[in-house]
Order: sequence, then C-alpha cells, then structure tokens
Amino acid sequence: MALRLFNSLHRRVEEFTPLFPDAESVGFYCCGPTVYDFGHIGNFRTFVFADLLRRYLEFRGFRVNHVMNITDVEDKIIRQVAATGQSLAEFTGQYTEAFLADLATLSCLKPHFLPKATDYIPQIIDLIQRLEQRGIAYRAGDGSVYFSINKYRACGCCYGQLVTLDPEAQRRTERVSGDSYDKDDLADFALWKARVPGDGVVFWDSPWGEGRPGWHIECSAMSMAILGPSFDLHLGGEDLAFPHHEDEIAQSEGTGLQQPGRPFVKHWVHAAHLLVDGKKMSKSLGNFFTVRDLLGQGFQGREIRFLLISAHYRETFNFTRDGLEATRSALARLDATVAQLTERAGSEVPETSTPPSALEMSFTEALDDDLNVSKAWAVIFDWVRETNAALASGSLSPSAAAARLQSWLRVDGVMGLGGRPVAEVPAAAIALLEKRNAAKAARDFGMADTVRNELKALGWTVEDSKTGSKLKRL
RNA sequence: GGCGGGGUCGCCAAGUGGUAAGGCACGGCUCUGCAAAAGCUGCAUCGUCGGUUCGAUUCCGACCCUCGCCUCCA
Repeated sequence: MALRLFNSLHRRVEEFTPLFPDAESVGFYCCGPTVYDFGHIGNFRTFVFADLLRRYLEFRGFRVNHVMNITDVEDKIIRQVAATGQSLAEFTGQYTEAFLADLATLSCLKPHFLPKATDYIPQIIDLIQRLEQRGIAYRAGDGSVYFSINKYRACGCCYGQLVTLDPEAQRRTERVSGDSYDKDDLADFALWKARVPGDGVVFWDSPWGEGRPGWHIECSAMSMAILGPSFDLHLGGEDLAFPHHEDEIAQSEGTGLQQPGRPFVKHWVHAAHLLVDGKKMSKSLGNFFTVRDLLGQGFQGREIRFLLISAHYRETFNFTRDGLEATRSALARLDATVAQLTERAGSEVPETSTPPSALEMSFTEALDDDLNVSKAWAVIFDWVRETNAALASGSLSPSAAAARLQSWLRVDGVMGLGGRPVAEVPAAAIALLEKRNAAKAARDFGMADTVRNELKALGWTVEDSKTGSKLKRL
C-alpha cells in the first residue's frame, strides 16, 4: 500500500509519488500566516494538519523539505504600521515570534524554511519581469502591474485548474463592481501595486516605480526560489484555493520556468475550516480563540493539537469547549496506558529495529487512506484497551512492554502528542499519602478518606492497587 | 445566482449494497474498605419522500436543512 491523498487539482484521491523520484527530498510548501495579529486556532488547524502530513511523509520514509512563508507585507499590516508608528519589521516581528511560539506550543515541527515576503522582493520583481516579457503582465494607468488572464490563456495555459469558474455566472458584488480599477479585465489581479499615500513608508523601488508586491506573487516567488519551479506538495486552507492558489499557478506557470510537461505543483492539498457554533471561525466574525486564549483557560497545547487532528482534514470541524474538555479525558486514558507501559518496561530496551507492530501496520493503513485520522484514532484506542487488559492481567513481560512502548512512540512521532509533562509531587502531598497509608493499614477508613479529600484539594488523586497507592495529578 | 462540502447514538466522528468503527458522556457488572483506574457489558436502523435491487444508511431522483468559496481570509 502507498499513501493516497486527495488532490484538489483533479478532485480525487491519488497515490502520492514524488515528482522527481531521484530527488533527495519532497518539496512541501504550506501557505503561512499573515502576521498582523495573533493567529486563531482556525488558522492553526491548517498548520497542524501540515505538520501531521509532513510527519507522516517522514514516517513513510520520505525526506521532506518543509517551507512555510510568513506574509509580512499586506494591506492590514500597512494600515497597522501607519496607525502604530512602528516600523514594518518591528510590527510584523512581534507577531512572527508569537506565531512561532504558538506553533511550538502545538508541537509542530519547525518548517525547514520560513521565508518572509519582504526578503524576496528581488525574486518577486524578477518573476513579474518575466511575465511582462512574455506579454502576460501589463502596466495599467494607475502605475500598477496586473496579470492578464486572457493573455495567459492565449498562451495555451489553463486558468481555472483548482475551481471551475464561469466568469459570466459570477455574482458581481458591490465591492468588486464598485471599485475603480484600471485593469483590462475585472478578473485580472495585481502583481505589483503602485505606491499610494496610504502606504506610508512601506514601499520598494522597482522597474515600475515605487510600490509593493501583490499578495499572490509572493508565494510564487518564495516557493520557487526555495523548492524550484516544480515541486511536490502545496497546502493551504480551503479558502485559499481561489483566488490565491489559482493565481499562484497562473503566475508560476506563466513564467514558463517549468520543464515541459512539469506542473508548478503536482499535488494540491486543502484543509477545511474550523467552525464555531456552526459558523466559520474568523477574525471578522469575532468568533475565534487564539492559542493563548485557550492556554489562559488552562488547556494544554497537546490537548488543542489532539482536538485539531481528531477529525479528517477535508471535513469542516466544529470547535467547542466541550470537545476540548472531552479531549482531556481521552488523552488522560492514553497517557495512563503509556505511563504503565513505561513502568512495566523498566530498563528493558527493545532493539531499535523491531519490525512494525500490529498497531503500526493498522495505523499506517489508516493514514495511507487520505490521512484518515478517525480510523487511526480507532486503531490507537483499540490498542489502548488491549494493552490495558494485558497490563491488568499481568501477562505483559517487561520486554513485551518495551516493544509496545516503542511501537507507540513511533506512532506518536506522527501524532506528536508527546507525554504529559511530569509534575513534581510536592512534599506535602507525599506526607499526606503516607498518612493515608498508615490510616488504611490501621483500618481507619474515616481518616483515610479525610486525607484523600485533603489531597484532592491539593490537586492530587489517589489510585489504590495491589502493589500500593499512587498519586496522580488531577 | 454559479461552484463545492455536509446532514450517522446526548455530543464529536469513521464507514459500508447484506442491518453501523472509535472517542467523550451515561447505565450495569467485576475489582475495591469505599472510591478511582482498568476490564467486561448496555445504549443508533444512518435528514425527508420516492425509485433501482433479493436486499440501501451506502446507488439514482426530488425535496428540506446547513456550511464554505465566488471579496481580504488558514
């Protein structure tokens, strides 16, 4: 079996095979954040998903070259810079840092490259010049440079690879029709925006005068500069499919830099939105939570991560507080099993090259199927139950436990949950535990229960077993 | 208006032409001084109405509800 993924380009599930079989690594690009504010967990759903796919590709033996851009020049940023009086780098720097911190909180591996748009102005200008030379880009009366969809089509290229669009049937919103553009065609999009007073100090010199890059061209420039004109995987939120990704294809393939027959991107993957109360989580609706918000409410990054990868990436997922709390119980069960396994394994170390276990085989089968995480979780929880039963019956030898543990660790290398951070047991709690043990030994159960309540107040629960009593963090 | 997703147990969520995974919650039992944890166990005919079929939740049609994209957006 091989990994199969839904490809937005063909609207069907396809086997994933590298574009260049002999290449050292797989080119993997995910549209990153626009750093004008803290990201909300809807944004992070896409990034956590990208991390999951990257980890799974690595689990499946691919080397991945993971690129995620940081959009650090854009309308909202410019407005904020003007309003705060900060420099562009100062303003975007703080949110870039926050973004990376949040990514780490959610146990996402750091992408190998995190290019910033403003570091790629020369490459952007170069791309636009190429398009100009090929007659696809044109300068309009307002000084801006636009991409001509008609000229692009005249070159034999296809605009409309990711979505089927009938321009005549499109609704003309007030916003679009009301704007005064100097574009040849309403559907054309900006490659280079001429400087306007509102831009303040945010502008660069270019062959077309002072200005700044259009949003779509930034991704084309960064991805091709790092991964080459053709690469394997491009991910992003589903809202980016049109127009952003469609325009990216047009600009990139419009340059003619690809080898004949090679596409800009072989495999497009889009992550569905996170909903809140059935509505898309978004800044404009105000129905969003940031990672920081949830951390402030006492939730852990790994709990948020678990929730975000508990549903299939192509299905919208309804985020609720109850869901996040349910996640905590499920994770606690998993943690308890892993902790027991660790204890039983003791110092037993399995060979590093143990063959894939039944858990790993079923897990692989589930994720090979277009990253069916629901199926994968079912496999994992079946394994938890089975392992608990073996643990309880005492039939698990230390080496068997060690093998199981290692198998789980490999699976978790993909899920990225990690263990629950171990909490130091305070001396007061230890003293109480001893006091309760003494009371129990004396069959003074009233006292034992009183002490148990005191422990509970301290945030610890007691679990009695044949081998003694243990403290567990609540 | 155009295009594309969804409607499966209280909640979340897989899946299949032959009566439905998993998680959370809930009930029962075992274990326990009592609990907790764990195990066992119970709990759904799959939006509505038609059609095709020996048989449909799964295929087809209609309808209802809902979400997204078409505009900055993960």
